[in-house]
Amino acid sequence: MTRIPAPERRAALIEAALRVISRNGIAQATTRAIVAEAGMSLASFHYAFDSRDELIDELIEAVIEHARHAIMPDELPEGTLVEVLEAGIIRYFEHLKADPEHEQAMLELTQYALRSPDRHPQARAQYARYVELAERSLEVAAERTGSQWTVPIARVARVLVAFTDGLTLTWLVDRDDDASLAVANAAAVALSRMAEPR
Amino acid sequence: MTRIPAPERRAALIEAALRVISRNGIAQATTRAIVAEAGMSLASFHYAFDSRDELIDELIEAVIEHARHAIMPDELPEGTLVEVLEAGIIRYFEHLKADPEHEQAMLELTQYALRSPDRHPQARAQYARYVELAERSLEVAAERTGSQWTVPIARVARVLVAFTDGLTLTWLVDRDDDASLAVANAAAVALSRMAEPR
DNA sequence: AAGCGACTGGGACGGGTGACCCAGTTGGAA
DNA sequence: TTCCAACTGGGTCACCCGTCCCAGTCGCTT
Repeated sequence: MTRIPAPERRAALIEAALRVISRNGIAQATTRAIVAEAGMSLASFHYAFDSRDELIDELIEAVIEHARHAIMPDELPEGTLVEVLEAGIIRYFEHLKADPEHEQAMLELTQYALRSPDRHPQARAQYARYVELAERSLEVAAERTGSQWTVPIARVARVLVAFTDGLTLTWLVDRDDDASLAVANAAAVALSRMAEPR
Repeated sequence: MTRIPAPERRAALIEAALRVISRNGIAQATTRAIVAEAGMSLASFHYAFDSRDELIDELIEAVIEHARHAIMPDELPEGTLVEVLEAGIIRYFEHLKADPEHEQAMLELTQYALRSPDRHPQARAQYARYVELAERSLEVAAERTGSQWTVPIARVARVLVAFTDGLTLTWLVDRDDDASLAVANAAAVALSRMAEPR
């Protein structure tokens, strides 16, 4: 095995851990499985990290950092607010379909964090980040369609996150594309009611 | 320890397992933890069940069987369709707040089932049950408010399940009651758009 | 070119897991 | 009242887990 400085190894291990969790679930993300995925020995793991817990902590921080691509596209389609919102949600849905295991991993990570008091703040931070991204997209959507939000945008964003979460969870279970498109449309309709023409 | 026939023991163990999962998460639901919760010995466990897997299987079946109380109340408030829908979702939300750990356990069970091909059908069945319950409530709501669904009711129900799931997941993370009420309202508005006066 | 510190591999440890076994005990049918 | 099958307790198994240790090796700096 070639020699790799510890910081790079940490990054490589975090990536490997994420791959393992995506493929097999967090329960299977043992130090041995992670190390095998990264092609390292156990000693390298404990040289880079004090403990598995520390790896998981950093993993969550990392996924918060480069969280899912903004829920809305950069280049927005033309149209009414509802249409733009729906297009944005559908774009997220396409992203979900392209890599379902990743979103499933995110969900598991959240549930995992929720189970220990020490990590609960991390779950909150993860969702705060989602809301922040949603907020930014909603701002753009309103601006482009000549609308303005009549409800605090943070609140609108929080609702959007709830809707996309529900879309994700239910789709992961039944993989019903049509139903999810209906959810996307209904969500867009609901959100558009929180804005008015400017 | 008093003697208990195997079928009763199975039931007692399933209940104990659900309590353990609610309290500590599915990862902590080891045979020993379950047995301790039920006040039994390990031998009694393996007398009643062939394996831990079998217990989990039956546990999921059991929760599907007596799934969460209908999402909507039996006695509906007076009002428009939107109001009735919103009241129903809020009722579910109250139920969630009263026993968050139970809903968290349900979520974990779903995620768990999703991770093994053998159990995926169980997750589907769980959600099919949710949709069925939602459907029944939506029927009543439309009838009482003199409305009729313009979209197949199964589809409306599926959207409702997605919305309540999103509400649940996000609330479990940030425990923001006001935000969840906003979600409930937005969901009710969106759903009401799928019906017309009769 | 020498030497030191960063890094590696392999093996080992204690602890927890699911499963199992078997010698006992007890309730209820005969 | 007898006795057998249903049930129990406790001990044990092999396995996997996270962690640790230590003897070796490689690359940088001087």
